[in-house]
Amino acid sequence: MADTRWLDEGEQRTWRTFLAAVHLLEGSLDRQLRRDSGLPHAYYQALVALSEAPGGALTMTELAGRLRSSPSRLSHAAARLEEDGLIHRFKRLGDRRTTIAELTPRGLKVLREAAPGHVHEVRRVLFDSLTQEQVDQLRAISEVMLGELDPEGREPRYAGPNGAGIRD
Amino acid sequence: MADTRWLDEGEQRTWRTFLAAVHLLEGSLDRQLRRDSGLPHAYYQALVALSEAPGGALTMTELAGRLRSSPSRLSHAAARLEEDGLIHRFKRLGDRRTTIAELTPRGLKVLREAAPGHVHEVRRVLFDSLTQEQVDQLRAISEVMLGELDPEGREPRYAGPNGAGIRD
DNA sequence: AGAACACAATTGAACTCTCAAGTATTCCGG
DNA sequence: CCGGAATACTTGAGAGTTCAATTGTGTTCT
Repeated sequence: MADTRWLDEGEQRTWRTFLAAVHLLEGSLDRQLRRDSGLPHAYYQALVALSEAPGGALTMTELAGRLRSSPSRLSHAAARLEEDGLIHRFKRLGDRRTTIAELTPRGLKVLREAAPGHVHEVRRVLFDSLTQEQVDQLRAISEVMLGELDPEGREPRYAGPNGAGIRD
Repeated sequence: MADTRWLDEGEQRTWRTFLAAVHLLEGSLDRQLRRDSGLPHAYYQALVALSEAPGGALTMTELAGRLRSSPSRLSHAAARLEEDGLIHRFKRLGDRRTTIAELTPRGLKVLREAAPGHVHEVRRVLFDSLTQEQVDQLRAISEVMLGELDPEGREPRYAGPNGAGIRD
């Protein structure tokens, strides 16, 4: 790190614009979800992940992997979601260290009601303004980033064409 | 919002990959900065913005605008930065409601020491793996998002080629 | 001048996230 | 089958962010 290669003009513009855009985008999504459903975006994502799992249930560790969340963060989140009755945690017989988180009917209902507004917002702030080409570019770029940041490729799977879950 | 246009397969993949990448990217930057400089990324950005302003000073409102931060957030941040002696707040004579935040020598020193490691990290997680073409695409995409999210176009200026500030 | 309004910034409470530790359970080599 | 290592998860403290409310100051209109 002796000699630093600073960002050139173009990189700098890209970086700052990107940072600003992402910052506003996250704020926008979070505000919409909180306002309309009382859920932070991160918690919404947890419900989505559960809804897509067979039986609406996942191990805490599996769920953390899908969300790329630390165990601790997920634990706190699950505590809150459970308190609100949106999920339910229990242990499987024969395995006393693993905890299963399961979407409750109420959680599914809340998710179903939240989804349309959320998707609408995602379209508004992102897809509505991008060309099809740009969407593809963004995917390619995101995949590169992800490859760098998550080399293990933790849970790169998505619901199939007829995935049972709630979309987002 | 009667009928929801869900994300199609391609959009969904893009969206989720993007979310994951951004989430990890932010975590990575924040961790690096905190570890090496004791500064969260958001606070680092505040110091950068000040360093680029003439005299290393800006109104709280101007600074908030550049960072696209709420007044409240900035106020809390400034309180912490001031306590650490990295900035100094004062009022101009003749205007008793505006507060000026000014980078202290110590703040500038901390920023100078933090910058190389941060830029290195930004390269590592982003620019090193992207082609020049992708960098340009990402800029264009980010500009579109920003246009949607910040129509006013709050402070779209960047330091010129020889900007006096610290790069990031 | 005075009232209403807009603007600049701060405050405090609630909430979420992170990090470091801690508890409990299961796995595995010798 | 025993003891150390790895795994699964939780907990608590500390920090940052958000929202709503508040304070104080400038502006404007009549």
